[in-house]
Amino acid sequence: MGLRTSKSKPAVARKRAAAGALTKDADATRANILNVAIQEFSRNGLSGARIDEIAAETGSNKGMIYYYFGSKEGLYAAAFEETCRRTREVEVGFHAESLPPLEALRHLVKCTFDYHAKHPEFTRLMMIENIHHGEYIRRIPQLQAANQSVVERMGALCARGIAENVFRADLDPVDLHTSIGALCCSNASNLYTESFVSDRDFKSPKIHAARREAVIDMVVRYVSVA
Amino acid sequence: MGLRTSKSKPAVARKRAAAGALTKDADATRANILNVAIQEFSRNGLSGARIDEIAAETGSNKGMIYYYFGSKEGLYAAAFEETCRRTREVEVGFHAESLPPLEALRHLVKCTFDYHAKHPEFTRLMMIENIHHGEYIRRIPQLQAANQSVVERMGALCARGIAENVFRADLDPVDLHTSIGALCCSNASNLYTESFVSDRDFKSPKIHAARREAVIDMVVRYVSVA
Amino acid sequence: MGLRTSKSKPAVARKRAAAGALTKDADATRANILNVAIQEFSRNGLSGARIDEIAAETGSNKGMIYYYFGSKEGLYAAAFEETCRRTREVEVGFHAESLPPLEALRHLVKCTFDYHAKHPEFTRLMMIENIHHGEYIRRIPQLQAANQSVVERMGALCARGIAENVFRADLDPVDLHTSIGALCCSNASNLYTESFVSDRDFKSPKIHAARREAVIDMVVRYVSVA
Amino acid sequence: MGLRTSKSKPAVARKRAAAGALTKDADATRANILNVAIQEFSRNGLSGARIDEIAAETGSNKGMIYYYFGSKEGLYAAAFEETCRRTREVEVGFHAESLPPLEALRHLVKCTFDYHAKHPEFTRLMMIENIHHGEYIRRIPQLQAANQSVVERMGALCARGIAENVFRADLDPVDLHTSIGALCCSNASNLYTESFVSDRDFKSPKIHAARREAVIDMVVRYVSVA
DNA sequence: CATGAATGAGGCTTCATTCAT
DNA sequence: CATGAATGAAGCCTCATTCAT
Repeated sequence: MGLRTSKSKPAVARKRAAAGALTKDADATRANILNVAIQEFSRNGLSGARIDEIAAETGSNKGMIYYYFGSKEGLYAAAFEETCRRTREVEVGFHAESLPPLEALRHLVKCTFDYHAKHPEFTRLMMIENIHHGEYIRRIPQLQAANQSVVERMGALCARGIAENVFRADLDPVDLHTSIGALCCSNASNLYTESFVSDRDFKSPKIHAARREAVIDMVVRYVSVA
Repeated sequence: MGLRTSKSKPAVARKRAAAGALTKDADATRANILNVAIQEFSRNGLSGARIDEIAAETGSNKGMIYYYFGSKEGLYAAAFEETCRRTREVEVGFHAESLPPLEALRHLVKCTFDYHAKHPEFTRLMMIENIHHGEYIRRIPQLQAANQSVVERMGALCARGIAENVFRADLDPVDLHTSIGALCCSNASNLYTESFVSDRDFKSPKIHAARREAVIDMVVRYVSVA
Repeated sequence: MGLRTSKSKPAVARKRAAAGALTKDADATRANILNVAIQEFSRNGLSGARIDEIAAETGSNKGMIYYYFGSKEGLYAAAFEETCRRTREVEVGFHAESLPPLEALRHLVKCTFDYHAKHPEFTRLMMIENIHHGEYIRRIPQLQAANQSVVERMGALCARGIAENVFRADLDPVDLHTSIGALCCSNASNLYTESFVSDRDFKSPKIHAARREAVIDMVVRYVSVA
Repeated sequence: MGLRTSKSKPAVARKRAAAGALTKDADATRANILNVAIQEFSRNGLSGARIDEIAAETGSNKGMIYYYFGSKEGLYAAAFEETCRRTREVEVGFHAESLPPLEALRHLVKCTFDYHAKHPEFTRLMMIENIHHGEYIRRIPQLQAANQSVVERMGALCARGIAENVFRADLDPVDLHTSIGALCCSNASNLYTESFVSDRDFKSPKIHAARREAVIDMVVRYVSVA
């Protein structure tokens, strides 16, 4: 599945790779930049992030960023793509087939909820991407295919649940997927305003767990047969 | 940094307003800037928005922005506050008491869902505010009080539903409020990425309505007695 | 001697004066602006001073400044002129003729020294004027004449001292005047750097008095017959 | 606000300098900016100087100024410090020990007097610094130490003069130093107003020399035994 | 590949000045 | 005369990007 940015490896890197030389360093540099960029962009957004800041935290210099990613926009796109890729890896690693449908669903919601809490950079980059009208997500190669497989797995789960008479028959997998996403993501994306509005600190483990239970509960009641 | 509330209009303007005079010009200018700013900031974020752009669309000049709002940040804070205020006005105008509990809840969810769709600037500014760690929402005077009254009305609605044996007894109003917010907001905030991921155009009236029904359904199932 | 700025009274003021109406207020406004301006310009220089600041401290508004003084530069010129005029009044009020020459000289130096200490706005405006290459002092009407009379009085004092055999015969009044000015002014103009460099707080009464004595001593030794 | 000493050159430049390498380009650029800044600030003051002007005269661009000096204020501080440093170098180069006390003193006064005439940028920056209440001189590292050594040398000279019975016994070296400074500096700092007031062109070589003689004479008479 | 230096367009803000009432 | 509002030129500073070595 090895996703790469739209920009293929720089010429020199290719040469070295061909020569069997220290490609390791170059890749490490690139990966390092990417990690720093993910943090910076998720913290400050596309326009708010600073190339200087990223370069400084990288330990190297701005030249490297332009060498590997071409432009600030290119770096943002790569950072966003990488974040999506990592999420997908987790999704792929999630095997619902071995559990009974309701258990599987509970587990799925729980993991999704926690993923957002543990990976604010993902949630935030997704928000930022929406601020930018989803301009960059569309350019990620193979993402649509990956998403389809996620939906398909949700469909399979629903089918299993319906067959076992645990889920109600008129469930729409896409809709369910969307609702789970909304409930799980929101707690992370609206963290600050919601904490203020409802006067609850959603970062505290206790309240986090309670909220997670409420979300699981909501989803379970939604799918269950009356 | 100094956040200025909408009250920080120039001294004389305040005097005039207090005297009940017309103050058409000054107030109109200020309001115009604010409206343009809401659009610009919601479109591009705090760092992405351009003072020049706002001034140009205002028809007046940059000086006026600083005259009335002190800084870009002050303008953003005022724009965000104004957007929150408008939302609150709608909330206040919503009277659930005259309807049976379940009807009232359905209506509430429907309106909330539609409000986000009709007011993307609100949803987006809320996202942007979260990107900024809720730095500005905390400074809005009386917002916390307003929020409390919203939660209280939700509590009253729940109590009524429980008393009438329509809602299950262990409902948490805050939690319910949060869930409704998550489900309704998400459709607007994650509009672009969700449309891409699920391959559904949530802007189309049909899909919008369907999604709204699903959300209402989810909430109703959540509160209903088994 | 009534010095006025190069700009004569505004048209309306003249009308009122002719009508015998409340010229008092207008003059008071003008005088007030001037006083505030003297402070502001002496504190911050011509480019450093702010019309807004002056207007605010005046209690009125910027319009008045432009009405009475035409421009920032005009206000600076008027403020500087007024400061010079006040100094001259003190000089005129100083009658050396009644004292023996050495006493008179001591007194003159002492007063000059103290004047600078008590009127930092004068000393500072003089520095600022020098920063501006003396562009405005040249435009003050009748100032040259006034200065000549000062020099003449110094000449008379010298003549008297020489005639009485107390001052040495080859004294140059202009030179003496310049030296006194240098020694007295410097303590005020170089106040901050000198205090730092010599590690003495020239603002403290004790050190002020000691320095004054040293200056008087220097002048006296300079003029005295060997 | 952060005042940057001349040492705050970019990290790598420092490294190179430490390694004894050439660093021609960077150092030259920085030095060039500093020289231009000294001229501009001494001509127009801190608020009167224009970054654009400095950049233009530099031949490079505004970015470099901020790259090397961080801010307009930082550049001013560096320019002022550099001017002080140059003066100190001259002072250090002045060896009075080889001359008889009175000769040494005459020489010292003469040089000081001429230094101000030849380096109006120093005199003017010192005035400007006083306008700013000596805010920046205090931050110059090691300046106080340097000043102490100057005062000490003056003390040594006085001691020598007293020992040789040429100077009167009750001389205060600090006071003498201050007086010399006042008399020498004033001719440069009050150049324009004094020239106007006394109607003498102190820039003309003849009058300059005459004034210098008068100053030397005054100092000599001040220190000499009766 | 790496790095410090350089560039220049454009961003935010200030401020002297003018206008309308 | 007075005042708040408006104007626009210009000031300081940032920042993505490129260059030379």
